Amino acid sequence: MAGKADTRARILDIAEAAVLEKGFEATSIDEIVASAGISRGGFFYHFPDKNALARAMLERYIATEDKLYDDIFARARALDDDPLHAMLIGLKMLAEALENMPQGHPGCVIASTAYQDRLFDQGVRDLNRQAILGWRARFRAMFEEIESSYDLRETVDLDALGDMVSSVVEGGLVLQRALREHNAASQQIMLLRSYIKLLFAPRA
Amino acid sequence: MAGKADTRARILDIAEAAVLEKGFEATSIDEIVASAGISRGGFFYHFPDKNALARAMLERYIATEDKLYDDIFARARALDDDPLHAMLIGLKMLAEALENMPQGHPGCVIASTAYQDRLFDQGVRDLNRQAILGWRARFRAMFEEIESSYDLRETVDLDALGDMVSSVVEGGLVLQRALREHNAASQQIMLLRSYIKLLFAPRA
DNA sequence: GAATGTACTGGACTGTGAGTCCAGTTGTTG
DNA sequence: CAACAACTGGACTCACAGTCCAGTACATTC
Repeated sequence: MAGKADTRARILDIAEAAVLEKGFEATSIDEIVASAGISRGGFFYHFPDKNALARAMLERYIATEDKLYDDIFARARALDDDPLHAMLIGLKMLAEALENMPQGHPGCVIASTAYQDRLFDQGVRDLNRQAILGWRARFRAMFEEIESSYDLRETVDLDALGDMVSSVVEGGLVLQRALREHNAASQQIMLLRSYIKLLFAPRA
Repeated sequence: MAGKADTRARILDIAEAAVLEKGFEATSIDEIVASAGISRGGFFYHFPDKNALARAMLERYIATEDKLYDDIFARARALDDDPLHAMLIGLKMLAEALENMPQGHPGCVIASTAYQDRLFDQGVRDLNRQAILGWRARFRAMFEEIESSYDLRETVDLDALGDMVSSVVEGGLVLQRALREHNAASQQIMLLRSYIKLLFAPRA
C-alpha cells in the first residue's frame, strides 16, 4: 500500500500523538502498528527497539522546538531592535504559542525521559542533555546582548538565567498536566517575562 | 522474621529509593520484594497493585514536602517578622535544602506521574492535583500577606505566582536530572527568589 | 487451649508487551 | 532479470504485572 520511507514518519506521528496523550510506557508497539496499518515486523524494520523510537521522537521534537524558538525570537527582533524589548515580545509570543498547542506540548518528552532514566539508553539521555544545553547557550547569548546595553538589578548567573527558560517551560508543563489547566505553562512564561522586565534596568 | 506492619513502610522506603534512581516503570515488584526480603504474595498483601504503591508513595512524599515547607517558612518567619524578608529567607533555605538532598528529590514523583498519565489511576492523579493546589494556596496566602504591606511593581496573578514555586521546583528538577548538574534546581529557586525580591517594592 | 485473625510464604498460572528470527512477498531500480 | 528495499506473518523467548490459593507462624480473644 505505502510507497517509500514515509512509513517511518507515519509511525513517528502516531507514536507522538499517543505518547502525548498517555505517556511513553503506556504506548505499546502493537497499538502503534495497528494504528499505522503495518505489521510488527515492519515496525522493527524501521526501529530496532523502543529506544530508537524514543530517540527519533526526541530528535524531531528538539528540531521543532529549535525552529519555534528561531522563528519566534527572529520575529520579535524584527518588531523591536532593542534586545530587551525583543526578548519580552518573544516571551509573550512563546506564551501564546504554548497556549495554542492543542493536545499538549511535546516538552513532555524531555521531562518524561528525564524521569524514566533506566528505561532509556545513553543516546536518549545525551540527546536530552544536549538539547537543554543548546537552549541554555541560545538564551544566554540573548541575555548577554541585553546586558551589554542594560544594567542588571540583581547579580545572576547568565547560564542559570538561560536555563530558566527551559525550566519554566518544563515546570509549567508539569503543572499544566497535573492540574489539567490548559494555560498554566503560558502563565508561568508570563511570570518569567515579568522577571526579565524587572531584572534589567536602563543603563544609568 | 519481621514483627508487625513495618513491612509496609520498608517496602515504601525501598520502592522510593529505587524509583528515585530509575523511575517508576523501571522498578519491578520482583526487585522490590527481593530487596525487602519478602515474597511476592507479601507485597500484594500490602498493596493490591502498583497503583496502590504509587498512591502510597505520593501520599508520603506530599506529607514530607508539606512538612518541609512548614518547617522552612516557619523558621524563616521566626528570623524576620517582615513577610517579604521571611519569604526571601525561606526560599534561600529551600534552595539549600534542595541542594542537600543526596540522591534526588522526590519531586520526581509528581512530574513522573504527571507524564505517565494512563499508567496511573484516577486516585493517583487526583492526589497529585490536590497537592499542587495545596501549595498554590499556601504560597498565595504568603504573597497576599506580602502584598498587604508592599506594592507590586508588576501586575501578576497571585495564584500563578503561588504556582510558580512548584513550577520552578519541578522544572528545576527536570533540568537537574537531564543535565546531571546537582545544583540546577537550587539555582532556579534562587532566580525565583531574585524575582520575588524585585517584584515587591516598599509601600510609597 | 481452641478458635480466630493477621501477616505473611511459595508456587502455579494467565496475560501483555518487548524483542528475536526468519522465510517469504511485492515493488523499484540498475 | 537480479538485487535490494520495504515490508508481511507467524512462531518463539523472556520479563513483569497480577490472580488465586493452600498452607503456616504468631498473637489475640473467648
